[in-house]
Amino acid sequence: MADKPQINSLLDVLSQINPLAEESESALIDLCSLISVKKGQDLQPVGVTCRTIYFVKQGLARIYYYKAGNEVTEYFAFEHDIIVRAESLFTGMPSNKAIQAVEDTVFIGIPAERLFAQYDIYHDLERLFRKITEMAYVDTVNRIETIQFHTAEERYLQLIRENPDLIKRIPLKHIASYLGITQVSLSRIRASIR
Amino acid sequence: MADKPQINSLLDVLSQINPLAEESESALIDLCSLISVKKGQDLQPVGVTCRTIYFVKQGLARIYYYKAGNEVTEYFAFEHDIIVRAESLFTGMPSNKAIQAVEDTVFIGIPAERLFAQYDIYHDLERLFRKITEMAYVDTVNRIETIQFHTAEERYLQLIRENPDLIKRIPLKHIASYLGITQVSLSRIRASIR
DNA sequence: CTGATTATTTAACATTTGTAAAAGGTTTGG
DNA sequence: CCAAACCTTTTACAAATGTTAAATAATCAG
Repeated sequence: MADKPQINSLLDVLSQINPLAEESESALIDLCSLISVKKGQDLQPVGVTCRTIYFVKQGLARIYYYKAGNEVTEYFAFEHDIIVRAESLFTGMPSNKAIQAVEDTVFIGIPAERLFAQYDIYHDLERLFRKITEMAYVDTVNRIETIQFHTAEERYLQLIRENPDLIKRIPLKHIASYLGITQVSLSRIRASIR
Repeated sequence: MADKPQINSLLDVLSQINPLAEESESALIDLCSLISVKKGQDLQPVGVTCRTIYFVKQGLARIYYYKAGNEVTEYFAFEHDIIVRAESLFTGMPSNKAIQAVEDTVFIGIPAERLFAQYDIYHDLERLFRKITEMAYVDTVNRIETIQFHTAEERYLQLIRENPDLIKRIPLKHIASYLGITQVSLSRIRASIR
C-alpha cells in the first residue's frame, strides 16, 4: 500500500461520509495525486471534459465561465471541499466552465474513469461517491431556492453569515457574479448596510 | 415474482439508465405501488419527511412551497419523470415542500428505506439510483445557470421551446413562480413577444 | 346553462438592478 | 519604493421587475 500522508485530510473527510474497507481505501489512495496551482491560474481550462474529481487540500478555488464576455463564478471550494464540474463529469460532454485557484492552492486529484472502474470491485467506493453526489445535489437544490427567492441583499447577508472569511479571501467581483448580480449592485448593497 | 404490468413504464425508463438483473428487478417490482391523486390534491404535504421516490406514470405533478404566503413552484414532473424532494430524502429532515398533482395523476411509489436496504443485496440497484441522482444533479446545476444568468424573457422562451405543451397544461401562475418572476411580469413578457 | 370562482391581463407607479464612465483604493512586481 | 495593473466605489441614468388594484377571460360546480 502506497504511503501518502499528504492525502490524510481527504481520507478523513471521506471516512466521515462512508467508512471504507482497508483494501478499498488502499485502491483509492493509489489513484490520488497532488496538484499545486498558483493563484489566478486555471487548474482546468474551459472546453475540456472533466475527467478528474478534485479535493482542495489547501487554498481556495472556484468554478467560473464566460457569459457575454464576462466571468461568472458558479461555485467556491474551500479547504476540504470537493470541486467537480458535474455537468461534464457525469455526461462526458466538454465543459464550458473552468476551475481556477483563487489563492495558491493544493488539490488532490482522483481520475474519474479509474475510480469508476473500481466501483465494480469495491462496492463501498461506489457507495461513498454516491453519498457525496447526493450531498452535492442537496446543496444545489438549496442554492436554487436561495438564488431564486431571496433578494440580492438577503443572499449577500446569508453568504457572509455562513462564511465570514469568504469576504476577506475572495475579490468582490467574484462574489457579485456568484450572487447573480453586478459588482456595482453589490457595492450599493454593501454601502446600504453600513 | 409479483405480476405488475402497471409499472412497465417505470421499468422501461429505468432499464434505459442501467439494466437490472432479473432478481434485482423483481425485488424492485415488489416495492412498487400505484397511487392516484386528483387534480389539485397534494400527494405529499408540507412538513413531512420525504420517504418515497415517485415516478409519474400518467399525468403531471409539481413540487411547490410557500414563500411569504405565496406558492412557489420548484419543479414540474411530466409522464415518466421521477419526482422526489431531494433535500428531505437525502437528509432525513422534514421537507417544507409539497408534491401536488397538477392534473389527475397516477404515481408509482417506491419506499426509499426499503429500496436503500436492497442496495446491500442488489448492487445494480444502487448503481441505477446513483446514476439517476447524477442525472438529476446535472439538471439542477444547469438550472442554476439558467436562472441566474438569463433574463426572465430568455428563460420563458427556453421553457416553451423545450417543453411546448407545458403552457397548455400548467397554469401560468405556476410557470411564473417556476421562472422566478411574478405572474404580472410573465404576462408582460408574453404580451411583448406577441 | 349559469353564476361563482379562478386565472390572466392591463395599468400606474415604486423599487431594484443594470450600464457606462469616472474616481479612488489597493496590490504587486520590478 | 513606485508605477502599473487591478479592484472597488460612486454617480447618473436606463431598463427590468415588483406591487397593488382593477378589468377581462376562462373554468367549474351545481
